[in-house]
Amino acid sequence: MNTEQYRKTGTKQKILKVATALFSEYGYKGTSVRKIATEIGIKQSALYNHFENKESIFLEVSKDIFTTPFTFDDEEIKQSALKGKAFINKFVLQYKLLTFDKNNEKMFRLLMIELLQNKELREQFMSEFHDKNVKVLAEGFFMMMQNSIVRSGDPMMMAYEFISTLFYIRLQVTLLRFDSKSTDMLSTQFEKHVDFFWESIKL
Amino acid sequence: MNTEQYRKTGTKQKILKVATALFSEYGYKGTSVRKIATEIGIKQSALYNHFENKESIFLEVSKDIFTTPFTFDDEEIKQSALKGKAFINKFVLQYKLLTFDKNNEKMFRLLMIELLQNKELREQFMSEFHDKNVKVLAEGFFMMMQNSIVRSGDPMMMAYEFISTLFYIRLQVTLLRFDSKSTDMLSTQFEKHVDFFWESIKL
DNA sequence: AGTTTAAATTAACGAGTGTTCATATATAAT
DNA sequence: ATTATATATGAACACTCGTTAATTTAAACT
Repeated sequence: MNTEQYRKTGTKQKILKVATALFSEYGYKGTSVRKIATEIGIKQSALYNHFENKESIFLEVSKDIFTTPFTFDDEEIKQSALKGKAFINKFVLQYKLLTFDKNNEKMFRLLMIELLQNKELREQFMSEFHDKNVKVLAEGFFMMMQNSIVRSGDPMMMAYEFISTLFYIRLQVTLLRFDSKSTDMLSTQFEKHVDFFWESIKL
Repeated sequence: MNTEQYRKTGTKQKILKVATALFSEYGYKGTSVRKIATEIGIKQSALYNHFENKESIFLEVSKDIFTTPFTFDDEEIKQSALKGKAFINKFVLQYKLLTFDKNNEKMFRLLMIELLQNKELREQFMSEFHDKNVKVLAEGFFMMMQNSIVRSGDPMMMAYEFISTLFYIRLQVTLLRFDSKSTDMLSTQFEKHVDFFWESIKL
């Protein structure tokens, strides 16, 4: 173990990659350890050299669900919020990129598949997926209200309204792409949403 | 077979009832025919006197997912839409009742659990859950636009914006109730949504 | 009464599941 | 070259799954 304690086979990474794809397609129960193993060309017993059991594989995979690189620090919010529509435009752009990003798409599918089967996921969904984003947006809206850029009201409520539609679009996109259907009708939905919403709140 | 071809045991109904509860809690794969059988006090083989196989039980159960009694005929829409906010208030009231109705709650959970595992459900979700409701709402908004009650725009788009938040609230409520958590914070969210939205579109 | 028919039980099947363990192979360190 | 270590294999385990078959029980009809 001079440099790394792992031989260069990288089997563990392969397992995680394949498991991610399978879990996000067939769910936890729909994915067998045999399937994971054969997919990467080894026997199922070899998996247990890298992971304690099936669940620990899932846990490691599902860790990445909420590692969304949403880059918004407080200072940036204050700066950006004063620009009004550009602020929410920026937010939605990031959201859209995540929606159509291959890895994030898998993670979102996995989240949706296991949401009602996994209590921890539900709680993370509420905190990481909802509260966190609402907070960021609400801060922006609060700034706008103070500067009379948008109509006054409850910033949290405004953020809730805004984000709920984003989620809904993302869900629809995910469902369509799951069946390899076209998302043309929804590709501009994000922008339409920004326009509609801005028209609803601007002063 | 003088009156009915079934003896009065009513086992078939019991199966459907128990299966509904289990499917909506643990999903299709998480529910075994043995569990369904023992839950109603019979052996698993007895199930096959009433249903061909497990899937046919699920199909019969899932039939009820989209039998939502959303009572809105065309004439009623035209009448009601002229009243503006009262129209969307009425719509949301029905939506809220469904959200907190015990049977509909189970059906919604079942829908969410199997959404990514069942292609037919996805298509029904799009048509019955989305398109149908968007259409009803869009008709109402169109009437309002023609009578200068709300600002003009794409009625379908407006309906999409409106319904996406309803869905999001419903999802959150369902998740909270799944863990027997309080939904106090969300109980007035439906009404808040109506207020916010009406403020956004009224003229 | 006896006959028919529906619905239940008992038992077993083949297949798939996650996991374990003894063994073999191959790479790295001494 | 020898030892040590990491990783792979083959085989088996106990278990659960959906489904089928033969048989028994019980109710309904004639």
